[in-house]
This record gives sequence, structure tokens and C-alpha cells, in this order.
Amino acid sequence: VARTANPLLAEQRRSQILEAALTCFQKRGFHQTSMQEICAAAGMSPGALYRYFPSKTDIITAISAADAQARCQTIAKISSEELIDRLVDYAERFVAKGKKFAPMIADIMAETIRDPELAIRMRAGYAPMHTLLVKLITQGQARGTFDASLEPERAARWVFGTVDGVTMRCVMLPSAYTRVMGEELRALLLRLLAPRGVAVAAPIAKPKPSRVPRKETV
Amino acid sequence: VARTANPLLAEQRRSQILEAALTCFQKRGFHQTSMQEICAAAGMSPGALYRYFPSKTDIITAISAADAQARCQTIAKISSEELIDRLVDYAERFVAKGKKFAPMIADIMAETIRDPELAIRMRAGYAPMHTLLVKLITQGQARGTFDASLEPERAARWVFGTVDGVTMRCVMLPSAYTRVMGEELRALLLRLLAPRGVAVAAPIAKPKPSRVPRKETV
DNA sequence: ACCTGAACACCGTTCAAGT
DNA sequence: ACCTGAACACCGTTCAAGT
Repeated sequence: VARTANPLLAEQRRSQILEAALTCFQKRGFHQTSMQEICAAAGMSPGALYRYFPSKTDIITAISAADAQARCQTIAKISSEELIDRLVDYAERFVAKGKKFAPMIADIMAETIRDPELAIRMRAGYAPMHTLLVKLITQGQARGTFDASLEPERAARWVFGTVDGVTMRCVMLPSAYTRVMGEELRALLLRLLAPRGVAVAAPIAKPKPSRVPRKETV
Repeated sequence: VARTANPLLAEQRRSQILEAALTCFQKRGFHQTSMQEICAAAGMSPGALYRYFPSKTDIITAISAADAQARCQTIAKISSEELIDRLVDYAERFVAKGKKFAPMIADIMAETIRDPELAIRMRAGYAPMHTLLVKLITQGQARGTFDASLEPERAARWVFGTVDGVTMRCVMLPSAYTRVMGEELRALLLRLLAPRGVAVAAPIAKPKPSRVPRKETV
């Protein structure tokens, strides 16, 4: 017996809930937001909401999946020359949004570590981004932009880890440093990826990146 | 009027509570642990507990402060030659403990981003570690172990960000990669810090680090 | 001064009852 | 089929009452 007879309505309700929940989570955080608040924002009763999401965790899981997809699209159509600029852009936007988004990301991290099944879904969500990064790094190596002796898979993991680590630290412990974070991250990525002949130790003048305005969940 | 007449008792109660809470948080996570559980583990009533910690958040704050101190001591008495080994050691231990500790760290991150006052305390807690890192990097530069053209302050921030980012990612999305994480992190840190003349792009044979057994909160 | 434990307002979730 | 909203068990926190 079908739980929902009208798939279109169901899909509409789901996105209605997700949108409401995202707004609430950004305002007050995952654990601080009550289901009642989400219900009010979505304009429906608890009973109705639980018809579409069996738990509060399932809501943040869905949001996180949508975000992974959005992040992947952000770097989907760029060339290897733009890679570092786009990553720095992403980091700067993330830090600028700061308190609005980051706590939710940390909540998702905690949930992901705790729930192995969610971790599997998350890995699947990030896989396309990893593949893309590997492709871009390989391209960059062919062009001579990146160090040809790097193992692309490994370099991709480096890039992921450093971008996430640096931005999270910056949001978590804001200081005067926040202003130069983007420039420092660029220098870091250059030092990691650039051919060894290129001098990248000294601070590097930051080219004004062409800001691509982009609708992102996070 | 003094809130506590017996400072010794108060200190004993506080550590009694912290120890109980740490056990609970590691078992089930911050948000999943109820105050009743902590009370039971600490062997006292809610009223008694709230005498020493005015809120649940204050408990995790205290735990986090103790951890920052422990981490700082971990690298307090080492030379610049050992730096990378110790950092990789730390990362490997953290990943090994995995699900037991990491979710709590993520919870602390979320809380730190949300609460600016907590962020200030956290920055203060990490400051000695940053100072130490700068000192070790400067030493390494003098010895020729590290690239002399690096700005030590910046390099220290790089190291912090990369170690945290790589380890968190590894815990969050465990995979076959977990096995080689330590070796990859070592290569990453070497590429960041080593003099540019040294070839560090290829995988590097991992010297068996002398494991210093160490009692750490996290 | 220090502690107990019932009580308070509120949480995530369920389910009988409506349409 | 889809929704409402009262009800349930439980949460973090408080506070009158004990010693």
C-alpha cells in the first residue's frame, strides 16, 4: 500500500519543509530549533511534517545532501586555472556567512561521525566532487600549472582537507586573521599544488577573482 | 557572601562532575546525554550538580578547556625535528579513537561558533599552542629542517588548519583511505614546511615514530 | 553550606480523530 | 490520502525543603 498517493504533492511538501527547516537552522542552530518552530515556518502540523520526514535528523541529512550537490555544481564547469581561485572564493564566502551557516555544518559533522549510515550517504555525496577535483588537478598537471609529480588522488584529498580545516578554524576562532584568510589559503594551496620551481613561500599578491554569484544552500 | 565555603570540596565536586560527563559524552555524545545520566554517573542530584556548573554548556566548555591544555602539553617539550612526527602521531591517535571522541569535538566546534564568549575562551586556550608552534617552526628554519622563507606565524596557522581538517575529514568519512592518512598527512606537512629543494612530492617512507604514550583528555 | 528530589516549562514524536 | 492537535515520555533547569 502506497504511503503517498500524490507524488507531486509529497515532493512539494518535502521542499516546503526543507526550506523552512534551513531558515530555522541557520537562525538558531540544529539542536536549538524545535520541531514546533519548523512546523510553524512550514505552515503545517507536527503530524503532517512527520509524514514526510520520520525524524529531525532526517531533515538535516536531506539538507546536507542538497548542499553537497550544490558545492559540486559550484566547481563543475571550471578549468584547472580557476581551481584555486574558486576554492578561495568558496572559503571566503563561507567565512563571510560565518555564524549563519557554520554551526549547522559542525552539527552535520557530529551527526555524520555518530551515524555510520549517514557517513555512507555523505561519502557518496562528496564522491563526484572528489572525482572532479582529481580531473582538474590532472588537467593542471598537463598544463604545467600544477606539480606533475603529485599523485592526483592524494592531492585532491589534501585540497579537501586544507580548505575545510582552514575555513572551519577561521569561523570558529575569528580574529584579525580572518581578513587575510583568503590570501593565506591561496598561498597554502599554491605551495601544495604549484610546481616546485615556482617560489610560493612569500605572501602572494591576491588577484581579484571574478566573483561568480551563486545560489548555494550552504 | 561566598557561594562555596569549602574550596577543596568544590574543586573535588567539579572534577567529579567533569569526569562523569566526559565518560557520558564519549559514550553517547553531548546532545544525546541527559543531565540525569551525568548526575547518576557523578553520584549526585541535579540540584547539587547545578551548584557547580550553571548549565550543560558550561560542562562541555570546561572539558574543552582542559583538552586544549592537554594538547599543548603534548607538544610542549619537543624539538623542531620531532614536530611533524608528533603531529602525525596526534592525528593517528585521534582517528583511532575515532567515533569515541570526534563527535564531541564537532559539538564543541558548533558551540564555539555559536557562542562568541566561548570562542574568546577557546582562542585563549589555543594561544599557547600557537606560540609553541611558531617557536618550533622558527627553530626548524634555523636548523634548515624547514623552509627559511616561510613566515612562521603563517606556517603555524597552516599546520593547525591542515592537521585539524585532514583528521576531521578522515574521522567523518572513514574509508580505505583511513589506513594511509598518517602517511599522507606527513607528506602534506613536509611539502608545506620543508625547504623547496627537498623532493617531497612522492610518497615518503614512514619512519616508525617513537610512540610517546600520553594521557590526553581527547 | 551543601544537598535532595519533586515540579516547571518544553522537547521530539505518536496517534486517534477529522476531512 | 492527507491533515490536525492533544497526549506521551522525557528533557534542562529551578527551588522549597531538609541536614
